[in-house]
Amino acid sequence: MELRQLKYFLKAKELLNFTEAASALYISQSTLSQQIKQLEDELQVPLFNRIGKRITLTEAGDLFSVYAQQSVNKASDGFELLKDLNNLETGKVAIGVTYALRHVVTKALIVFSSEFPKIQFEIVFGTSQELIHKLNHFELDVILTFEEIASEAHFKYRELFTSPMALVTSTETSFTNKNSISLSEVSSLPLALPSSGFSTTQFINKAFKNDNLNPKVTIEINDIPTLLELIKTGKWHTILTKTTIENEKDLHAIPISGKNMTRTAMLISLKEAYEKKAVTTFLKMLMTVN
Amino acid sequence: MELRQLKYFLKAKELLNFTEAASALYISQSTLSQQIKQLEDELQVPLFNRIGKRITLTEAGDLFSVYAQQSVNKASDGFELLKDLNNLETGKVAIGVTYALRHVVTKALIVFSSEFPKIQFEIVFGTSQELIHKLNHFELDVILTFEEIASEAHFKYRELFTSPMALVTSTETSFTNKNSISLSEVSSLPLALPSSGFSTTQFINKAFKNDNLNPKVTIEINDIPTLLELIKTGKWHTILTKTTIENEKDLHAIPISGKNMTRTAMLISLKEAYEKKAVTTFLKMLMTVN
DNA sequence: TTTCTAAATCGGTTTTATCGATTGATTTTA
DNA sequence: TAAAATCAATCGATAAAACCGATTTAGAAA
Repeated sequence: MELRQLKYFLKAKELLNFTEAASALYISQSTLSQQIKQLEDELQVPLFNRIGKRITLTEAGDLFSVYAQQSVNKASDGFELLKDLNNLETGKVAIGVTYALRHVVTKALIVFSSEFPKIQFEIVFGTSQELIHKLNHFELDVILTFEEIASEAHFKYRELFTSPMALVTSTETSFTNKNSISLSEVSSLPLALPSSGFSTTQFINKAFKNDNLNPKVTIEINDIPTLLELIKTGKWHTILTKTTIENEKDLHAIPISGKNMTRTAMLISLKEAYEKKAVTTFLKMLMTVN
Repeated sequence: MELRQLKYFLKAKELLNFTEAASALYISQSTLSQQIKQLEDELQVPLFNRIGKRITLTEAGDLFSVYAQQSVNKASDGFELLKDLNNLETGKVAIGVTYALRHVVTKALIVFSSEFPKIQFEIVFGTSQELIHKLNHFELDVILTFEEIASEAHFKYRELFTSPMALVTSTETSFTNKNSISLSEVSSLPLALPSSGFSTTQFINKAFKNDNLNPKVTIEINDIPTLLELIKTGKWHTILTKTTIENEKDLHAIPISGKNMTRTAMLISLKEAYEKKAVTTFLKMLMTVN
């Protein structure tokens, strides 16, 4: 049993397709096939069912994969730890961000990069769901999103700040002088909202439903910059957290009145994983900057 | 980085001598030297200091070893788990026992072996300290001893039963009719005790000191069967938990009066390690039999 | 039936883990 | 202080095994 074989196995488990897994691992299909077989021989139990030309995990494979993953993780955690000793001279930080919080990241990124220019960053935008999936698959070190309804035990949560839900309008509309606006007022306006995969949309739809309101949603769109373009025309309005349009010219945010009309920005990471020094430092910076 | 290399590294760390480590691993010294070097190259940091012909761990090596060990452990835990699926047909159980509790183990062992004859056992007798050291080095699955003063967070503790401290005498002495005996009475008798490494002795010495008693200890000995031989002559008495001499002919145990004159038998195992099914089953048996 | 697709297998090549022998450096012993 | 012993590093050679491309086998799809 070698880490190489465990990694091969985990990739095959993930894709449930030897040909694709082999290609993702940059090895030939025959090599993968042989290495899996060798692992199975050593463990004396099949890890995959070969039903025709399709493969599925066996119960043994399923149980074993947990330990295989942990073994691989521990080794790579140790590796990361040693990189850290090199005093933030090397290393890569992968951060997932929901679009609403991009300014939070960029602000911290600018400060951090000037102090530690050698650290590489990978910034992944996506919906909370997508990001959490990637976090669970060890593709991200940390994600930055608004609070989730369901909190999970293997996550570590850190609060960042709270931001009100707001009606976002062009600076040329008539409400720009208002300090706040009620949900029912909002529901009578022509709305363009992020599509239903976005947690902000889920959040606001729940609020509408609670108050028995039927908002006039004429557009759903899954790209925020495009959405903002539309809002700037003045023909539609949208609902976002106030932070989302920080630094956006030509747009104005009016907080929506009512309790529970705020959202809390959160850092979510894996509880058991080793947190690289570069990540720790970056997050500390992120929390002081914001 | 491969598990093979991590295992080599851990053995070298343990023995701090490449030649001996290589021999313990059944590989040549040159192979070990090369593999360690290769690992160091990959990690970009030396794991050992080479001071002359002597080696010591570097800070990096020390930090890394924790993760290396965990990686190796997780892989072997996964392996054990799969063996378990084979329905207790294979596997080895390593149990550490303090001498006082040997009857507890043998009783369960007899029942277990007749039901699962293919499971191998390794029974290690030793002092609590020795056994705990072995448990920490993954040489034992579980140990059976009396409660320790200091409980550690990475151990899992399960209580078995409570047994009184007792004066042990030959059946031919004059006290055999007594139901209990006080500590001061005991202190006036000629005593032969287990040597000070034994937790029972530490326990009873503390009790003597508390009561300002000066017992007449004429013999200290680190082998219980020999001690019992001496007691059978009738010339000395000793102090042990009552269970220790269960099944011993020609010996009689009189509980010592006073509160706190009992000890609790415990099962101690590592909290984070995977517990093999064979171990779980054996322990369950052990707890019902006693 | 034929075609297509994916895993398994086969034979050959490259890589690498391993060994024994030797070297170089340091500690121990005489 | 010189000689002997010890231990890690290095070298060259060999055996093991990881890997590849081509082919086979066997379901699935057309």
